[in-house]
Amino acid sequence: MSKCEQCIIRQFNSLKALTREELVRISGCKTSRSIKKGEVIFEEGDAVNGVFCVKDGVCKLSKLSSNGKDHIVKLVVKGDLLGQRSLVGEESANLSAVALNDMEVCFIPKSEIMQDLQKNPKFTLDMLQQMAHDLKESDNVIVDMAQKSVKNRLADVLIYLNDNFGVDDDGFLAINLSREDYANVVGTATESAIRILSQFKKDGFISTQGKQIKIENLHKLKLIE
Amino acid sequence: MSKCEQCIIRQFNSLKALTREELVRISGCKTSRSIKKGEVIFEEGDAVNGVFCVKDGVCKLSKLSSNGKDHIVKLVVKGDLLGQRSLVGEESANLSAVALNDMEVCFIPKSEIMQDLQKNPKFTLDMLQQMAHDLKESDNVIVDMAQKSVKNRLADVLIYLNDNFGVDDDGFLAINLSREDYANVVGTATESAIRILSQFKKDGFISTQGKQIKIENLHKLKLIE
DNA sequence: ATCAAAACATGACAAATATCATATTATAAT
DNA sequence: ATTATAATATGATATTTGTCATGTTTTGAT
Repeated sequence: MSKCEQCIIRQFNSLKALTREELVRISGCKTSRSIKKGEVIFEEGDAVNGVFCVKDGVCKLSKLSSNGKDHIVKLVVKGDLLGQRSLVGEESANLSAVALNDMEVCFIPKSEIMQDLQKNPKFTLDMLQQMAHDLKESDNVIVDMAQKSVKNRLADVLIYLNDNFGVDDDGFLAINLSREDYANVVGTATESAIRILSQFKKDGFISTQGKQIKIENLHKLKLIE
Repeated sequence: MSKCEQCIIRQFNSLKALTREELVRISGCKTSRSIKKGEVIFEEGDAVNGVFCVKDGVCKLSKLSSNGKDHIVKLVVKGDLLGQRSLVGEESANLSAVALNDMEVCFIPKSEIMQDLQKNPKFTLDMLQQMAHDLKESDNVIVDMAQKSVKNRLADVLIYLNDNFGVDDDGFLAINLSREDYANVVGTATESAIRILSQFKKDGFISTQGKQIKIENLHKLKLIE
């Protein structure tokens, strides 16, 4: 099993603020885990007593809404920490986490990392900054959800995926979401998402092959209102 | 000018985690300020170099959306801190703050409070917990925005105002928002908000007098989908 | 390779919401 | 008290989005 103090992934999250000694201790109690595509990592209401450091793969964080639909709030990627909020307070998970492809993660028990939160102000401050950033992003998402059209939001998601995941050798988005997932990210009916994607195709903004999507005209996608 | 160490308001926010010495120092550099209804406290893009501790009154935090409408993200009330996020990172304000009624606030310069953030882990941890809580709430709002109908969201706002601000002697909501503000909270056109409130009135869920609103049937409001 | 299940696609229609026009009422300044 | 201004209200209509039905394609298990 690889050691935290040698792991390059931690540079991308708050764990970078830990000292070498702290990392050695964390390394001793962490557990590595492979997660298969589609597997549930935790569900709303679960007690998540620790954080996952994502070494590879992507998972979706979603919440069941009162109308019975699952809404995808966030995608968690390589380098991210998953379940930070379990560290503060005793509340159970507010969101469910499901792997979108095969993942490699490390799990660090809450009890261990709480010691660092209480003793290493640099670490706590880094998490604070991370959360402040997330909060700002959340506000932006709220405004977009409230004010933009479904078509606009769907275009935004395609742009986001292109910017953050890039494309494969054939030019298709490197991450594949189902049409239902797209609908659950923008908050619309699956049929509506499919319909709008079809329209984008007719307009020449994208092309598709099965569930794969290739952006053909990023500029025009950005102009959609 | 009153002293922080004697101020009861701080019990409601993260400042309660400061030591007596820290409070004395903060007290020496803070400035009290009265803000008139409608006054702009700060705007999107402003450099807010400190936090406001709200002693009295209410203000709205809003963001201009790409379609030109102002979206109200949050109401900040007595006891809350305003502008926490200015403390972490150097970014300018993401939201605008406008007083909804006359306010009394104290302003604490960033330079002073940063010392405490770096030295008092209890204070930092308290802010972290506060932000974690806000983040959870934000996720819930995102899901509601994405999945609930405008009518449902408007009913939710009325219930929220009733729960958090109570009613005056005549039974009207103790806080008065304009119809435009209601629209900007739920993310709809002003006419739509007015229309739905009219419908609520016809249905006997609420009654109105000018801009004042009285909830007549909280139970039925809660059943709206 | 075959088949069943899931995912994708599209039409027809219904419901929700936005927009524009125009009254009416309340509010604040003189 | 009067009046200009802003806020509230409502009708008519257009647009957006959701729902239900149904067919097609893709995918994965055998």
